[in-house]
Amino acid sequence: MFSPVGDANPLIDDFGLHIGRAMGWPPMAGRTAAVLMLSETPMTMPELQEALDASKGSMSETTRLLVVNGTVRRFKEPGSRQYVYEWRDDAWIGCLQHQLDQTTELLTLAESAQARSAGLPERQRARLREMHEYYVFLVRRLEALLADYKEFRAR
Amino acid sequence: MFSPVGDANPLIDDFGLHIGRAMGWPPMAGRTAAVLMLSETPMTMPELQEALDASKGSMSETTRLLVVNGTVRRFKEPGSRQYVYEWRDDAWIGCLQHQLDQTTELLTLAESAQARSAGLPERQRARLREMHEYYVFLVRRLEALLADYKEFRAR
DNA sequence: CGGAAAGTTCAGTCAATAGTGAACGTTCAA
DNA sequence: TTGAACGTTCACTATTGACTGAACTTTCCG
Repeated sequence: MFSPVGDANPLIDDFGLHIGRAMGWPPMAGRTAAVLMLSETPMTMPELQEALDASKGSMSETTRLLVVNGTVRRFKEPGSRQYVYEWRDDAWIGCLQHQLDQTTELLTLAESAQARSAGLPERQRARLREMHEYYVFLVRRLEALLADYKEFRAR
Repeated sequence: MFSPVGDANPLIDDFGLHIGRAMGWPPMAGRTAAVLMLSETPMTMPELQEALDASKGSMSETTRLLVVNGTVRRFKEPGSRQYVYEWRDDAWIGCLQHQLDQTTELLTLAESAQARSAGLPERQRARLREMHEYYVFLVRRLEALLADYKEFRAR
């Protein structure tokens, strides 16, 4: 199957690019996620650089992104002074949370648009009302979905 | 509030760029969606071009995209030979369907990755299993969500 | 038919985004 | 302290993707 180290692994690329795109990440972040998901041990930044044939700067930005997104954790192994990066067991919760956050932003947008729709003809107001309703619906359901998934994972 | 015609309306832009980004559309598609959502009447392509200060080519591509995504319909008014474009009443169903389709693609990816994981150590296999489980869960729930939303809209 | 307007396609341009690498901080073992 | 490796930042370069505009195809009215 995929070997995490060694360059231009088409499977890492394919896998990584797809995931990255779905999450709205740059390609390098997708590939890094794929490598970490498939790595047996936590990896250092130099190792990631090597495995992905990337620059320091790019890896720095990429690891930061993955950590912020909650899919990867960074820690120091006791006694070592360099950080290692590891795919989180609860990575998918982070992804779902991220989707929920994004949707909530659109809900806010829809709310503010609807709030200003007073002067518009009924047809247009109805459209904004529908958009608002849609996002209310969606956010509620995503919240439930996240809660259920957490519970599902907890057992 | 927003006036659909006239250039560089910051509200159309803001609104449109947000929606576009959320949907993974190019900026022009977002702005076009915003204009159509707020337009009183269906609009022709020349009108859209004018309203958005865009080229023919760009509008052609954009309208195609919106129609394919199920947010806009294109039809000819009886007796007229040019097409008009109109925001669909069921536009949000199209968006949700699109999200579901994308997620289903990732499910497929997860499936095929897991299917090839036989040789990997348990830890990695567990990660792929989890990814797969996650997408199974997500797709099921999104399907339910879509069905419920349709029902909610139908009444 | 003929031609005028609508609509599409596509090569080329321009803008946005991703990635590089060098300079700059930080940390820690000696 | 000091210096060696780690990690971050940022100005620059390369790549990707969006948009334009001209050439082309289609539609339909006279």
